[in-house]
Amino acid sequence: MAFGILTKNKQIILYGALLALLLLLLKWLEWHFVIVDHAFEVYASAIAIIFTALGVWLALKLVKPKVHTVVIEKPVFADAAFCVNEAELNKLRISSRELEVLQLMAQGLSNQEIAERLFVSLNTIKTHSSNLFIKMEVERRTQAVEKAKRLGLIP
Amino acid sequence: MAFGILTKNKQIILYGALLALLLLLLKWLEWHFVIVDHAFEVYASAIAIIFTALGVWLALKLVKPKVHTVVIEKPVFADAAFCVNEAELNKLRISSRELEVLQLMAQGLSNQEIAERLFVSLNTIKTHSSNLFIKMEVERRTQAVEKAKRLGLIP
DNA sequence: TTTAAAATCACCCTAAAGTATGACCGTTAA
DNA sequence: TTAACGGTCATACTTTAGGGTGATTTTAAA
Repeated sequence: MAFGILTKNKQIILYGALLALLLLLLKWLEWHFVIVDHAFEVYASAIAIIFTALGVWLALKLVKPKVHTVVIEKPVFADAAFCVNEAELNKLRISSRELEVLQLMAQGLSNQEIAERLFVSLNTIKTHSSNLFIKMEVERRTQAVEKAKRLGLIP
Repeated sequence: MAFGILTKNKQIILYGALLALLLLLLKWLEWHFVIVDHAFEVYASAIAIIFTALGVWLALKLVKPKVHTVVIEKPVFADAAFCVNEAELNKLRISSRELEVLQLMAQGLSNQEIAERLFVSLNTIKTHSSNLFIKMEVERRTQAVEKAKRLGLIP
């Protein structure tokens, strides 16, 4: 808890410490130059320089950089920026392997070809596709592909 | 010419004048508080405050405004109104009835459903789809649909 | 560590898809 | 008129897809 406060107000504490250091420096200058001729002028100059620097630093630090927003209307073709509809995928509880099969289905591959492509047996692909159809509430692969494209599951 | 120099160094002259004014103010403060207790501290504080302000002002005035240009690409949907690729249709010699079957295929309908939709027999649809596959040089309906979409035969 | 889900595979069976061939009819252009 | 084509339909057959069930293994989460 104590550390939390420390880290949270780290900047404020740091600035406070710096200010204290500055005052100490001024005091040292005061002592050092008190017996010297024109000590006052030197001291005033030191204050002026230091605080000018402080002002500059403060300004640079605190002023927000002006953000100039330029809006460029870029014609984007609807299918150019396809992004998977993750929400729908999770909603339908479609696994990554099932999605792979679905993508290959959409390319027109047969179950046998998909099996060869994924280095698994034909039966495995049949199981995947069956589960896919149940999850997507369709009866045929063509329906699955059509629905998948409509829902943004595949490009 | 003289005016040219004046206008050119206007800012520097202005700042110099302001600085002189500031020094005058300080001198006045010096005179005013010289007989007062803690005059030195008051004077130093005044210097600190004024020069801090000067520093801030200087920084704000002289530092180039950082124009952080943010480019936002606004997607403008060039919702490419689908238009049938007549050329490809003619090239592949696909008849109107075959195109109808192809469109219904793309919607995920089975041959039986297509037959019912078009009020013809299942065998007729089988013939149409077979001819379609030959003309399109594919083996399966899923391939036909994929290729048809790619060629712009169907939306 | 236990549990649940994912991934894998097999077997059996039915339904659908696809191939091949042949036939009939109407339209249309040479 | 006839050849070509599109559309229709049928039969027979092969291949692929899909449903149902059960099992094992791996992986990830509780």
